[in-house]
Amino acid sequence: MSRPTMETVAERAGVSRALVSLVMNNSSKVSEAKRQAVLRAAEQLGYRPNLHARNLAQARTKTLGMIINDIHNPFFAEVVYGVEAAADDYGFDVLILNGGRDAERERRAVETHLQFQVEALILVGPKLDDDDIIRASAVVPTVVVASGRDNPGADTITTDEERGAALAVQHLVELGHTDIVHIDGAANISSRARSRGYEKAMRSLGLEPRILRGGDDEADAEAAIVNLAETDSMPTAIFAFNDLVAAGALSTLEAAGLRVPDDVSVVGYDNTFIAELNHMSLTTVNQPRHQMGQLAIRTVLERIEDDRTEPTRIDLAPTLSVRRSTAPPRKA
Amino acid sequence: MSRPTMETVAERAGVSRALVSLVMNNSSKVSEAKRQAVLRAAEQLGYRPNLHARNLAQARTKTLGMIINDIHNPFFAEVVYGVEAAADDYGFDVLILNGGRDAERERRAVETHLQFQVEALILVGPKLDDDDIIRASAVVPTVVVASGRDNPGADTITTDEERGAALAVQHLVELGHTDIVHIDGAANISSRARSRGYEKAMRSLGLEPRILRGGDDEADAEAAIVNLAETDSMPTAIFAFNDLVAAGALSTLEAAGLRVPDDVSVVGYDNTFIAELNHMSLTTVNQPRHQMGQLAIRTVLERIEDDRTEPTRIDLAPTLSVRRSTAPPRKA
DNA sequence: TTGTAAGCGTTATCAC
DNA sequence: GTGATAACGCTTACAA
Repeated sequence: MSRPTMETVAERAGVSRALVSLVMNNSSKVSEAKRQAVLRAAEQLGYRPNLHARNLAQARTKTLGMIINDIHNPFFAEVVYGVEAAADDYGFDVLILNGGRDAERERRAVETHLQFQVEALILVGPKLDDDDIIRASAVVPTVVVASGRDNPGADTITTDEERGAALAVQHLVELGHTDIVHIDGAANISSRARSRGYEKAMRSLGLEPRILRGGDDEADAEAAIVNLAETDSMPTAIFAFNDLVAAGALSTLEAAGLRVPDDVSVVGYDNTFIAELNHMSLTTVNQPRHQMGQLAIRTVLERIEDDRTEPTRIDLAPTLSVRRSTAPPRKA
Repeated sequence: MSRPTMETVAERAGVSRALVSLVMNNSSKVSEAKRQAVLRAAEQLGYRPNLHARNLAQARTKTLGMIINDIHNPFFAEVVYGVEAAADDYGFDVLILNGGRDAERERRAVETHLQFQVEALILVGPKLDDDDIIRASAVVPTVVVASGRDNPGADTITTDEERGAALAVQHLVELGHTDIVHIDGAANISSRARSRGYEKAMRSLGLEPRILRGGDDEADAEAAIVNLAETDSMPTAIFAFNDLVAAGALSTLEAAGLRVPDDVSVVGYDNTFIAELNHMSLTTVNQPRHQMGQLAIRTVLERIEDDRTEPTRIDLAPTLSVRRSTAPPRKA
C-alpha cells in the first residue's frame, strides 16, 4: 500500500540499497547492466525518491523559499518568472508561499520555509519590518526584491525609484507641462522614494510640487482627485503612485468630463499589464522585473556557493514606457 | 555553525531528546518545570524543528501541493486565497508551484510535489492531459479546480460554464440584442464549454450563432474583429471568451470608431479585476473563486481523513456581473 | 563496481 | 513523567 522505497527497488533489482542510490544520482561508477536493472525495477514499482529523506541525509536541500507579498499583484508575477528561470538553471527548486499583504502571515511563511530548511529566502515586496528581516537573514541568506529601502543584513535588488519618478516628471515637462500633481502611495513601502523623486525633480526644474495623499488602488485615486477638484485647481498632468491609481485617475477624470490626454495627462508606475491594455494605454515607469528575479537568484547563490558575507545592493535603472495617456497640454 | 537540533536543546535543558519532542508537540504529560526549561533552551538556541526529519518519522506531512496554471492570471489568485484560508483552518501547509502555462513544467511540478510527499494535489486550471491526471491521482488524492472537463480519477471543482455562457446570452437578449457574436478561446481548456453554452442558448432562443476563432488575449480579439469587419457584418453585441479578450474587443472597436456600449455591447468572462476597473467596466460572468478554493480543500480532506474513494464533482453556479459595457442596441 | 553500516533529526514504543 | 531505543528513507564513507 505504502509507496515503494529504495529498499523495495533494491530487492526487486537484486542489488543493495546503496547501489540504487548511486543509480538515482546517476553516478558513473555503476555497471550498465545493474543500472538498467535498477531503473527497470524503479519504473515498474513507480518508485519516487523521498525528498525528506534525501534532505535529511544530505547537508543541503537545493531548495529556495520565496515569499510573495501578494499573489494578486501582477507586478510580482514577472519577478517570479525571473526567479524560477534562474533557479532552474542552477538546479534549485523554488517553494512559493503567499504573504497575503499581511506581515504576520509573512512571518509565519518565513518560519515555514526555515523549517523546510530552504537554503535561501527570496522576499518579493515584503511587508516585514527590519527586525524580521534581520532575524531571517541571520539564519539563511536572504534577498529582498523590489523594496527600495535598505534591508539590514539582507541583499537588496531594486530599482532606483527616485530616478523612476524623475523620469515621469521629465517626460511631462518635455511635453510642456508645468502644473504636475503627484498622487502618492500613502503608507505603501515604495511611496516615500517615489514622492521624493517627484519632489526633487520638480524643484530642480523650478516647478512647484503638489502632492496628494493617495494609496494603492482605484478608490484612493478617486478620493484624491475629487478632493482636488473641490479645493484646488486641476493640473494639466498627474503622476500616480502606481498603475492602479493611474487607472482610477483615468476613470475619475473622464467621469468629470475631462479627456485624457487632451485635458489631463496621466502617468503610472510599474508597467503592469493594466498599463498595457490598449484601452488604458498608460504611460508608466517600467522596472525590469524579470531581470530583478534573475539577479535575486544570482545574489543568493553567491552567498550559498561562493560564501560571500557582505550585503549587496543592486539598483537597476527604471525606464519609461510611453503610451497614449500623455500628450502636450492643451495650450502650452 | 549548523542549526541546533533537538539533541542540542536536550543537552542545554538537561533532559533527554524524547522529552524535548514531547514539549515541542505540547504533550500534556510533561512537568511544568521541565517544559519551561526546554522552552527556554530552545528559545536561547534559536531552535527550529526540522520538517524533513519530522515528515520522515511520521507517516504524514500535513502538506498540500498546489499547482497554478499561471501565476500571472489574476483569476487564479482568488482561488489561491480560498485554498489557503481553508487549509489554514485544517492545519495544512500549502506549497505553491507555478505551472507557467506549460504542460511539461506542470508535469515536473507534480513530480516535485510528490517527492515532497504532499498529502494531496490541488491543480488550478491545469494544462495537464487526462493521462497525467490519472497518473497523479493514482498516487495521491487530486482535485482539479476551474477546469470544466471531466478529470478521470480526480475530484473536480468547477462552475457550469455552459450555464455561464447562457447567462451572458440571456442578458444580451433581454436588452434587445439578436445579433450576437462569440469570440471563442481557441485551444483554451474552457473554450469548448463556453462556446457550446453560447450556441445552445442562441439556438434555443431562435437566434443564429456566429462563432469567431479567438484566443486568450487582446491581440486575438483584435484579429477576430478586424476579420469580422472585413468579411462580415458587425453585430450589435459580442460575447468574448474571457475578460482579456473582451478588453481587446473594447479597444479594437473604439479604434474603429464604434462606441461601447452605444454601438456594440461587450461581455467578458471571469470577472477578473480588469473587468472591475472603472475605465473598462465590463459586464462579465463571475465564478465564485474563493469558494472554489475552499471546496477544493474540503474535497481532498474527505479523501485524506474520511477516506472517500469515489470521485466527486462539484459544479457551482456562475453569476453575471453587469457593468457598463452592455446596453440595449441602438435601435431595437 | 558493489555491499555494509553509520548517520541525518525527528517520532513513537517501550520500559522504568 | 522521563529516558532509551528503534524506526523513517536516504546518502556516504569505507570495505570488499
